[in-house]
Amino acid sequence: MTTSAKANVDTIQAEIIRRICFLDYPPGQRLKEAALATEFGVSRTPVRDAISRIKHLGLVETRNGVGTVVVTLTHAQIRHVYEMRQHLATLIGTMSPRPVTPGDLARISALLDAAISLERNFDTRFYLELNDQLQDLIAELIGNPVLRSFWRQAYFQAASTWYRVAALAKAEVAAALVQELRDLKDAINRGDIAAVGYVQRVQIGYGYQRIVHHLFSKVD
Amino acid sequence: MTTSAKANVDTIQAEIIRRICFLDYPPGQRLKEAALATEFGVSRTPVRDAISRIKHLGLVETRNGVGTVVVTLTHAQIRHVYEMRQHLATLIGTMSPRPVTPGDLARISALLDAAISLERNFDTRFYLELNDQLQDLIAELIGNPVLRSFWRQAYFQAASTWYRVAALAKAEVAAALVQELRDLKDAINRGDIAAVGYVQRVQIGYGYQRIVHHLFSKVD
DNA sequence: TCGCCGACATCTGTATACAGCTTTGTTATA
DNA sequence: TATAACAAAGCTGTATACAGATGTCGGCGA
Repeated sequence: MTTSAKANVDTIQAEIIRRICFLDYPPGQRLKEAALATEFGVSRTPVRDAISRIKHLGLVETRNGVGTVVVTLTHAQIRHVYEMRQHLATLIGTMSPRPVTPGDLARISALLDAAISLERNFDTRFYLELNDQLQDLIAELIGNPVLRSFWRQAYFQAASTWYRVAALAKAEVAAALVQELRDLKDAINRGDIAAVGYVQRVQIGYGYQRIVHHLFSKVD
Repeated sequence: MTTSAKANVDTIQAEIIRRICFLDYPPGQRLKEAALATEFGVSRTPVRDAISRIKHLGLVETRNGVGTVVVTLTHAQIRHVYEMRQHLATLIGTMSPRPVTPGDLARISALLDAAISLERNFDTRFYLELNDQLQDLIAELIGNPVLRSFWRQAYFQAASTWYRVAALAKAEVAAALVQELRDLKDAINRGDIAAVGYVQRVQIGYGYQRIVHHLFSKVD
């Protein structure tokens, strides 16, 4: 999958983050600057820049002479991320949210329709895309740019683990997504951003329970 | 102030952030990669790396052909940062804090003594150093690494504005620091990290009021 | 067969050269 | 004198070459 057009640093960063979140680069995967540079059609410099920032987000670690590896989160770290995400969720509604527009409602409706079709015919990749779009929509509803940044960061850290569960418990996560989107559509329809936050908080809690059940309970 | 020893990227990043927070690089200041490279005794590459990450933290902006400038926060942005910091403060105690050690108490006591001496003989630079050390201590009390990271980020964004007020209202901020440290020492003495968070929340509120009073009320 | 050691391959970290963009000072013209 | 065009300097963005570090694999000896 070689991108023909020359990409800039931000594009490269976003794409690598996306691949980590979507498990195209699973934990332990080694990223090679030279290979990425070739793929994106640039030199190693902008790739290094992008990786350097991703490293600072805590998604990868680089060791000299070895390469850059996608971090494997410990159970405790995953718990910490989810704990934080729950608290951030409740702040979404309380901290100067942006007013709801008709476009928001249209987007959430489209996502709900897509999720319902997903329930009948599950596709992991499509589930990831849907969630990604939903996270983007919610982030945009956050009026405080500082909170929005933190929300995104925490999402990046949680995503890969979350999506690992999705591949294991397909029907379960599809049903949960439909329910979540129904609740969110209702909340957005009323212009009640605080309710959006509470729905998120609850769903994050469910998500963590699924992680514990499907990943942590397994014997290593 | 030329650092004789060769510095690595992390050192350079921390030093530049420090200079921005301490207003050695005030808002609008232009940072030149070449000059910094010379000063730190390295090439432009690691300096660029450091600046790239600082840029991603929102402390500076880079324009091609012009340079990297320290951002000037708008009133709204400052309010957003302080709002976020207040909420994060309350989370300090609730999210799995690390147990208090005798070393913590010794450090807070030393800071209190220093603050008391500062009240009699104010020195802006010394005030900054004291606050910086206090922020470090509090960050270390946070058990959740995600929250700790967010706490630090928000501090970096708030610091320069906060310290701009310190130069204007010396007696006022010195007295507030003494009071804050007395409360914190008391809380830490009881091992009550939740109280530490509440003290922080209150003090952040006071700090924002001082900013509004001393900076925003002025006619531009 | 197991353990140790050394050469090799490979990857990141850094330095440096060059290209592209922006600003600014200067000069010519109305 | 004012203004517009132009040239030059300076900065960041990128490419590339080299140095340093680490994993890997084969051979040797006990």
